[in-house]
Amino acid sequence: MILSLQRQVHDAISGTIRTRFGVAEVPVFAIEVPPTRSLGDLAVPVAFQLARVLRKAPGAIAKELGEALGTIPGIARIVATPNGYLNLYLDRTAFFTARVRQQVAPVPGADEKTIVEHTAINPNKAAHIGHLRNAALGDTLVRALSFRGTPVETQNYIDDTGVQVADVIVGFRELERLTLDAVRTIADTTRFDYYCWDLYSKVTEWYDGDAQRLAIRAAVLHDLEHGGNDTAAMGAFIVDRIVRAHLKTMARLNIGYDLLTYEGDILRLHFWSHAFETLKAQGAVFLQTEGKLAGCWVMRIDDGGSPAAQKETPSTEEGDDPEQREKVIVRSNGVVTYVGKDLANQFWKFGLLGLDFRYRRFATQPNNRSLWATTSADGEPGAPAFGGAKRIYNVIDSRQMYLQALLSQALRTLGHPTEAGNSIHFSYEMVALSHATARELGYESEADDIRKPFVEVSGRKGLGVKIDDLLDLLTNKAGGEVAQRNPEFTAEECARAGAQIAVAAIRYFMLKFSRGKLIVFDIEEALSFEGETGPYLQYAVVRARNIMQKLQEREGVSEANVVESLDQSAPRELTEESDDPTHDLWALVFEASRLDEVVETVVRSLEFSGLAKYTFGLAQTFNAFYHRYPILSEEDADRKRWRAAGVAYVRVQLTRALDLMGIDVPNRM
RNA sequence: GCGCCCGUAGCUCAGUUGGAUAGAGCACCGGCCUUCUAAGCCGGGGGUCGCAGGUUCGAGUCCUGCCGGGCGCGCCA
Repeated sequence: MILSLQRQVHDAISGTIRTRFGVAEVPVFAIEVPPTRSLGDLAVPVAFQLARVLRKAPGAIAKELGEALGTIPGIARIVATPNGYLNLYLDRTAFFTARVRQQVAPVPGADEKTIVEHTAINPNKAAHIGHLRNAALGDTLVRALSFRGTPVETQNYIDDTGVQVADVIVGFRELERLTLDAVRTIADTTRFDYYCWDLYSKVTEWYDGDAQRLAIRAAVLHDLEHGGNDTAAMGAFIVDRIVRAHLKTMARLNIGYDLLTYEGDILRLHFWSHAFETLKAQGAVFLQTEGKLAGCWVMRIDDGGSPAAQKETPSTEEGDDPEQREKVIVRSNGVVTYVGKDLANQFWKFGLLGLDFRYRRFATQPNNRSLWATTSADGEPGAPAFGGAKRIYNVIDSRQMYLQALLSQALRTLGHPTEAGNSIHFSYEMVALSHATARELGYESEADDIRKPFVEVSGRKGLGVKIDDLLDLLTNKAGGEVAQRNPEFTAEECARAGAQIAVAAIRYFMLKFSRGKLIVFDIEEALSFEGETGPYLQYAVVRARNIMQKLQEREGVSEANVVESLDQSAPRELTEESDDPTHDLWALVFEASRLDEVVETVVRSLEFSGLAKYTFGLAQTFNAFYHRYPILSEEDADRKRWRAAGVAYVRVQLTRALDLMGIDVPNRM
């Protein structure tokens, strides 16, 4: 790991700048990694910044600074370049042995409790690839935070009282004329989430047939919110079964949670009414008495993302209509909107509400991690202290930006500027379908769609790639490949490896794009196992592990033996450079050591494509090394030892990086 | 109309708080399996970084203005 060294170097240099150059306020400067190892291992461009202050050429400053620095522990050589860089060369042997022996203490990250809310799929149908991007990003954030020592709590919000659930209830009641018992039978005998997927789109069509039918939905919604009736009972059943289906799908992808937060509990435990009182008392919301929002409790919206302007002609009206800068929080019929419930939830997450949920054990997840759910009935003992976080990430696509901004604004209005700043919308662009894939799903693009570069996923239309279908497809394909390459494998072994490869393919695919990029999902592309894909990464680890295994089998040398046998005499394998030093042992191990620094960067930027690309690059470097330098057949015992130690380290680091992305590595593939 | 996002090789995309010769995958062309798994490696062609200004020692990256595309702006969630 390299982070601690970078900080050490930074401190040494800024100290020298202060004492030797008399610069009281040292500008912030980075400790970079130069593009190639022949330019050094670390680079400091601080002389460029100092040039302005000191009125001297960067090259001269770098030279002077380099000479003034003296020795820094772990740094073998400091070279000032004529253009102004300060390039540092590490003590390779010391660095290498410390890493390989895992003797480097991790640099602790922020240790404030952090909540990540992700997934939050409407519990009325099967999960599709749009949901997948959310869960993959959220889960990777959780893993990255844990990696750097931040205590994280993962929450999955369940909207059990919304229109989407109501629609499926309407479907069972009005279209299929079924009672709860009959629905229960369907749930026990079919893939219930798939069944509801189809039913939901049928209901949507049914509404289109007659606008009067929306009144039925409204009645169902009302019953759902108030509870204690048959509708609510059917709703609770559907929600429970669908949530369990989602959890199963996510478990296939190594995604788990700590707490399911039910929207119904927010209402039943009066979180909302409590938050409402506070909002009223602080003047954050008020009762509108005039205009079209008369009778609603509304919140004033800071300008910026104005929700205003429907299609009415702007020219006929005067510029600013204050009435249009208000967001309805409680409707004139007294029913709270989604925003209100979300506000109450956000207050609770920060421990600012003054109320708490009750909790029940919901399930035990595959890794033995227990999953809790909120409840408004009697709670069970043994629940951890949920909520009360210092920092909150809400993983939601960019379409909800406006509403997420409202949360921060409300916190600020209520006098919680710190929490407002730590209320982070982890925003990303949506997943759409390529025309080819939409066609494959049997969707005939309409005239309007054809002009667009993609087709939007739509749960209401039933248009989308279900996660389980995609995983099945990938698993079968990968399992077949495994069988072909490993004829001695049992069917079970092939299936197991196939499943692991499928997860790698799909999770890597979801991470490799930066979050601001709309993903046009193409099934053909996602099904690839070659080039920049998850399986490529796994393959590199399998190769590394294979070498270590063969070393053990053939020569009785264990990984521990290799690591112990390294001595401090400068090994030629590390110090000599070949014609192409980018693929030498030193470059490989140095690159592998950068994982902790990369994790810091991606957590700061929430740009997990950076983690994906780093891991891919490391695998590429390893593969090149693998082809270039033999290990088992290497005759020079010293070279062999150091190479083997390097391979062992790269295997560990690659495995860690893959684990951060939720990817397991098969024994063979 | 206002706000946010995107525009980099034929295609899909990276490009780390502004830094060293703009990278990768796919596709295409040519090599490499008697030696640690070819889901691999090596080599090759391919670029006015949407356009125009500006800031800077230095701009794909920051600022302004345009052009093109996407999304959001409801008493839905």
